[in-house]
Amino acid sequence: MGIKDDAVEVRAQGWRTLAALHGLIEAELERSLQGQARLSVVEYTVLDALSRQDGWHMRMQQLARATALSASATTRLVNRLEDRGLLTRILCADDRRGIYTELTDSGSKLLAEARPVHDAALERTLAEAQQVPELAPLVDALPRLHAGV
Amino acid sequence: MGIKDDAVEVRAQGWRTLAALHGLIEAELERSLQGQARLSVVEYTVLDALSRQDGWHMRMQQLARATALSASATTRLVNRLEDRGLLTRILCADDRRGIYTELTDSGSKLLAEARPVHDAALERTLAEAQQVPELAPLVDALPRLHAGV
DNA sequence: TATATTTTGTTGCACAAGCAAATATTGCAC
DNA sequence: GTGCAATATTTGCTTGTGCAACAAAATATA
Repeated sequence: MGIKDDAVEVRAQGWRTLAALHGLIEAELERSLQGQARLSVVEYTVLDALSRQDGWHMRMQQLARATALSASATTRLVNRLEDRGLLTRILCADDRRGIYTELTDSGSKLLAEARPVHDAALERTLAEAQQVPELAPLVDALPRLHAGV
Repeated sequence: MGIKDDAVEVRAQGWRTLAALHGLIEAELERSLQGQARLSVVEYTVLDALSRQDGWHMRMQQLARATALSASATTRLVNRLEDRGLLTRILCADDRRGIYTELTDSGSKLLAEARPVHDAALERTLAEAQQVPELAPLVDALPRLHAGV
């Protein structure tokens, strides 16, 4: 067992911690958002990403990257949200393959309701995770990543 | 916009970073493990968790927690691995509701083959993520969490 | 112009996930 | 001991996901 093997083990451990915290947060967000806004976490992510976009447009592929989802999953996700009237598809004028999505008023409104739920759940879960010894160091490190913002 | 609102935004940003890195790593692990060992990430997680367990047993619920999966998903996951002969169910003598799972020789062998694939994919993806400005700080923070181990 | 190649988004299909209900076992109250 | 709540695991059902195959539009090549 040398230095090299240690690095492998440290990475694996870091990844397990990351995955554990991610699972915990996602599960709690899912419960809260589903219960209080009828939104899944990815659905919230889409609305949030759209709202933080300058012109309020995004193309399907950008959305796929923002949600870490496959192209096909993104198509169906946008279908669901469109069926609920939360966003609309807009054909791209210059590139007719491209499809923009844009929040509707109804979508912005739902997002405005959901955001506090999301933020509260996040705060609550992080506080809870801080009580778990294996997770605490990562929880503490998170806010320092973007402290300047 | 006061200090409080900043904290909310910092948390949200931290969560987005965490989710993005998680998604990246999981996708790459999935590809590598699926391609070279016919294992999904959760399947690998189960085998790995069992191998790092003292007596090489775990109960279903422990497994569910280790994988961040529901009880039902865990049942079916264990079914799949049992059907492939990678682990066995063992009835718990003292608590007959409980069911232990234990790696078979075949399971340990596959894990031994898969582990280098997993570790290499993890190293590769972290190096890649370090090139992405938003992800780099988190990548750097990870090994420091368990530096002493 | 014609045509091959690449990019973008959608669909068919198979599979894994969660929720709720069912089943089995334990521990506790009386 | 009998009844009853709590715990552990499994099953039925519905839904969301990825992969591969596809269609349409843009771009490159000749």
